[in-house]
Amino acid sequence: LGHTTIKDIARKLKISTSTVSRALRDKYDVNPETRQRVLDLARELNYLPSSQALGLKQKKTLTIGVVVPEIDNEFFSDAIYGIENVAFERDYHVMICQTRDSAEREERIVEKLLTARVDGIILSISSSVTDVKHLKRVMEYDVPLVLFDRISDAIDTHKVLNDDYDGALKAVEYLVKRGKKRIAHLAGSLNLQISKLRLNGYKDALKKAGMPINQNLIVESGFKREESRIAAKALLLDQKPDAIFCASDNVAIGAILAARDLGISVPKEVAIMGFSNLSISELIEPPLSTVNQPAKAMGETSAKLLLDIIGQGDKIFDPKTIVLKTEVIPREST
Amino acid sequence: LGHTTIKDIARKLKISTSTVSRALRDKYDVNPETRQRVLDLARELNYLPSSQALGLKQKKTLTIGVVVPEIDNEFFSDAIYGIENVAFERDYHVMICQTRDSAEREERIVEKLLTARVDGIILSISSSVTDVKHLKRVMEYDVPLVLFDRISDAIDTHKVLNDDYDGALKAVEYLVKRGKKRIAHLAGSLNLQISKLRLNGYKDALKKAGMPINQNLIVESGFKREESRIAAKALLLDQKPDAIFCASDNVAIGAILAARDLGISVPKEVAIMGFSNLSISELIEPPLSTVNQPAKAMGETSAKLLLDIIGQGDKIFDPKTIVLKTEVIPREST
DNA sequence: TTGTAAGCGTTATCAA
DNA sequence: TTGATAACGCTTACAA
Repeated sequence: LGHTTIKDIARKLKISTSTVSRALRDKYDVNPETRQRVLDLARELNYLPSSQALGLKQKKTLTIGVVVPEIDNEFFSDAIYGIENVAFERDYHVMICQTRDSAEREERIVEKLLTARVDGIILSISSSVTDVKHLKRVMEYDVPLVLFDRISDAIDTHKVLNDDYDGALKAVEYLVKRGKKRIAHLAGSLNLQISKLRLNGYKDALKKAGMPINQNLIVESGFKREESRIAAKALLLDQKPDAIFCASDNVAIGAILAARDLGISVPKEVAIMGFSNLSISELIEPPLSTVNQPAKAMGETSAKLLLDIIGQGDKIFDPKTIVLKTEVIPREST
Repeated sequence: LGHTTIKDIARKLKISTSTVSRALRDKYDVNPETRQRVLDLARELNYLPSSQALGLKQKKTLTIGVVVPEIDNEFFSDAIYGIENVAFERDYHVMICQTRDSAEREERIVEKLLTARVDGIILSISSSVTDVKHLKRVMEYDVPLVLFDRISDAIDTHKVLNDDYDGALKAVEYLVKRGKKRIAHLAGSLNLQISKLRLNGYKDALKKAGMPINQNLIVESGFKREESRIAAKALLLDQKPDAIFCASDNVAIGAILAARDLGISVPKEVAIMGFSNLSISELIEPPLSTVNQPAKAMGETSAKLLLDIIGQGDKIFDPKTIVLKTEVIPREST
């Protein structure tokens, strides 16, 4: 019953716990016979070491925390996929946590991870977060922190990003080239860095094309599907755009649903383009053009960066920002 | 630098660690002044207790492990949502783990959770698992285990289920009523209990309707989208079914994609119905009928059951099986 | 009200 | 090659 300990093994074998420990770790000089007896009994008793005791002793947990707004989201689950691949290789365990875009939960989760003494944290900031004191706290503890995608310039740590500005620029240029005249923008949450950059890309693309920037065509929609659906519905009714550039996959889905609600055909009457990973766009007829984000690569890059920092121990690193390329994927058949 | 401990506080305040501990836990008699000084310093030093030390001492981690085949899946992420709600309320932390349907990963993860000394585990078995010895191990350790949805009859523990048989029966009856004559079944992985039950429901519905059971119309497709797409393509070409009942959401999506690949219109030429949570079906035009699973409720039920068992301590429970109702949601406009 | 000391499971240092 | 022992951070009898 309960968990077998090294002590149980020592007692039954009438040897000391240190010998058992040594035999189990297969690293020190131990009489081969003794080792075998220990190994056999350990197997028989279903021995599993306690990572708590180990962590306590060695000040390492071989665990990293990953904090994302939501796991049921193509972009983040791809990123997690990438993170897990790298971690798995290096024998690190990944604790996946979702904040559901709540600042309160994000704080609670970060605290929990700190309490669990994870060796490092990879995090994408919730859109409702306005104060990053919980992240500064992580840094005060000297727990390596890598932010990805949804970052903040209020904190000076390692970051892994898309070229958001450039992606948005190219997306809107693409729409312009297809002859769109009233290109709207559903901007997500503008307290996020990525949203601001994407908005800037949108604006600059219009400027370059000599088109006016119409504030009525720019709407801060939030990142949730239903929020965006409502925002998009109002936008479509009031402004009759012939294209909408959306700040994320879910925003784009919200916009598609809104168009359907109103009987407006996509992309014939209104083109919808998202900053996105929409493999889901495959399910939509006809498929949409998107700006694809290298989600998996972002995850891998973040994890490698974090684990390298952890591996280096106390050596101090200058915060590093890595920018990954996005790519416009045209999908219209016409 | 690093983490502040109770010792640091004690040293600076020139008091004993026990007093600090007592002050922090706000439970024993401590001089209010002393307590205040401790609290203040703790805040100043950013003190956070070590859950490792705590867990070691009290043999409790206030953490449960949740193991699912994939997190990027409407059904499982809804279930996780339900689990988190219940856990959050009771101040439990949830470690989310995905196996990606790999038996090897499932074993590794379970071992990791045991090693982390989680207080209990909620798990949905990967479709590639054939041997449940890792689950028996969990039970040997007296770590409470609740299986949900993808269960196995090879292990006698607590279980939370859909009425899979009944749901399948009703789904196929619905298709029969709509005049379908060649109803096929994409069965997922038949080494899973749920798949067998759904297959039985399918067969019995046909029998009741006096329709023949044609083995060529039953295909073990696996649970992945792309696997199912390939299986469905072959099925559609060879057998020309006028309806397909699918064992899950992703199987249904695979079937839809296959139909599109072949230029077969859904649901006009072939109706596709999934055992599912497809809120995604909202995105598909026209929307599909489904058998809806109460995913969130399954999560909540599993978590409540598990936490109740944990709460009861050593008291021994008879393994309990809870069955939740599914529901056919007709969505065809015609 | 506070301090001392033992113990949770493990490893590392030092002696034997 | 093995065994005592201390230590990791924390709680809790027990003693003061």
